Amino acid sequence: MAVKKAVFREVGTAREPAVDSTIVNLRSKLEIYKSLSDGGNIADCPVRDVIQGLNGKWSSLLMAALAEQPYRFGELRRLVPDISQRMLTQTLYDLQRDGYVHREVFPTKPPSVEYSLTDLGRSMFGALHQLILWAELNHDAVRDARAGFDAAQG
Amino acid sequence: MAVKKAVFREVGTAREPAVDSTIVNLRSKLEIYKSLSDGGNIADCPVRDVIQGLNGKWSSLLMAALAEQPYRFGELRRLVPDISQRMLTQTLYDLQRDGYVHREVFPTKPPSVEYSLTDLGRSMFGALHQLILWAELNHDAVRDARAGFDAAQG
DNA sequence: TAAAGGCGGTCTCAAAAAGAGACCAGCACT
DNA sequence: AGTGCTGGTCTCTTTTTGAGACCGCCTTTA
Repeated sequence: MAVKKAVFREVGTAREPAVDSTIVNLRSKLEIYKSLSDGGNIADCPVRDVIQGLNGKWSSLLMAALAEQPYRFGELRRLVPDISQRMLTQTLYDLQRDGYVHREVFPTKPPSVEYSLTDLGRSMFGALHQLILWAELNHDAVRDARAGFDAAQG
Repeated sequence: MAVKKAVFREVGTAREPAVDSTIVNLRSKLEIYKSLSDGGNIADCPVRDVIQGLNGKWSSLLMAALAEQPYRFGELRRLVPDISQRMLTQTLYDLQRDGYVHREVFPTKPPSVEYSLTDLGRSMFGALHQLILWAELNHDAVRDARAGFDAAQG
């Protein structure tokens, strides 16, 4: 019996003309938005359906942590000290439901629970990581923009 | 007088060993998280401070639209038909404050307002776009994961 | 032997954020 | 004189988030 392999694809692994396909993708996306106003199903927009799930306050942070190594519930809690237990539970549940995170219970006493990234999660984090790197490199630029804006308009 | 040039940097334009720097970045990031529990300033974490601003329900969608071309307020409203006027105003305000979006009022009658990406916004969208592309390519995989999860656990 | 603490959560209640929809001034067109 | 378009603001309700108490079970400490 053949092993069921992952079917998701990586971004940017194939060598294609990036700029051209970018423009095409954007145009088709916006046509989808427009068609939605005529009664289409809004959940067919990947930006909403997929990225929405990563929009939570804690999702990116937990993905970044789990991308480094698997962690247990309490370890994550200590790693991100200002998350409430409630939101940690819920965020991990959502990430698990979307297929990014694997949850495994070990029959120790008391039982311990380990969270780790799935292949899909690692694939997604490859893209998310670009954004995280950008945030680190341009943190100051964003802060300057905010300061300038606040100074100008109060 | 020299023209003041943008100082932000692009991700991935320089040729560096991607995997190694990735691991280093992740480790240092997690050490920052840990040090925050000892009284550090939590806003120094770029993942929180920068990506938080993009976490809104509508930010990614509006960035994608404005990456294609500048749009006016009413045009954006029609493009994203289920956004409320209130959230459109507020999200554009936030994006403008963070330096991604430029707002320009034209003295027509009635006055019209055009929103466009700044250089910083285009730079950031370069990274965000990776995530959007991933979402498009892997939309089905995520949907399958959700369906399987819901079927298993109700 | 009793008390305290780690484990991974759930439950309740208050605060913050988002959504729905009315309303606004100014001008053009009919 | 009425309607519509411009880009919003204001209020009210619903949803989401946050703070923190509580839970049973087990181990360690005093």
